[in-house]
Amino acid sequence: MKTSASKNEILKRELEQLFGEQDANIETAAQCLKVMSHPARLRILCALREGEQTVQNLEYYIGIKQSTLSQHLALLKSRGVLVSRRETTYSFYSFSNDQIIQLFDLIKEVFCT
Amino acid sequence: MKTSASKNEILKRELEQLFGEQDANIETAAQCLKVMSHPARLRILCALREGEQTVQNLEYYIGIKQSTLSQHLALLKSRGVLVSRRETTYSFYSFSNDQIIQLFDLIKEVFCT
DNA sequence: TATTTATATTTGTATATTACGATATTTACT
DNA sequence: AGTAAATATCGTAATATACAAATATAAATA
Repeated sequence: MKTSASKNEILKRELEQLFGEQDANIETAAQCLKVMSHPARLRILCALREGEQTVQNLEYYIGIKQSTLSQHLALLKSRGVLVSRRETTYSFYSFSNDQIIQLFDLIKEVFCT
Repeated sequence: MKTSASKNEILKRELEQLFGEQDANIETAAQCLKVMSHPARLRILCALREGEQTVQNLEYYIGIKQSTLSQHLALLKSRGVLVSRRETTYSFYSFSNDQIIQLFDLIKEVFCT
């Protein structure tokens, strides 16, 4: 037995509206969330919440090896979560946009309060 | 060279406040987010946004094998994203709480608009 | 009790992620 | 040019995850 066919049809249409023609959005969201879903990377985001930081500062705060940190940062950057700028030999990383900050803030609110 | 030591100390203290004594929160958040960070699981959440659904309806909407779907649902449940109830032979899955719904809505807003 | 339906679990296998040492690159400074 | 400092990339071993077939469980009904 299934729930009423008409109701199913309605939901199915709603779902198609949501992601049927927007599969790309789902993929993007999944990739972006996945890259945020790692303890070390969440710590990076915490550390960047008040503004940009250099890699070596992040290394100091977060306490992981430089090469590992650099890979995490590259990942976050490749998925559009962070951006970076070079200043002499330093790389400064920061959030890429306000929406991501908003998302991070809500995550913090949900899990850290 | 590092940025000024005093500023570092301030940030370090802030970070300790954020997760130094709250490592568990970071872990919880990472696990919960990770479990949401999968295309099929995001589709499940889309389908459940307006209310509970049975497994077979989800299977129909999302178009994956029953055993795979059941595993995704079990994961989402184990991390506190979903809850389920049995009614005769049917299992109805739904969001576990309003905060998760709020988080999902923001995700949808950020990535689907 | 035997069968059917809905869902859950187990198992095997393929693929992806992770951390880290080693190495490369970039830029500043001598 | 040569060296040092900061960061990035590569190679690899350990671990985790995804998927689906096969099997198990739970509940309804013949």
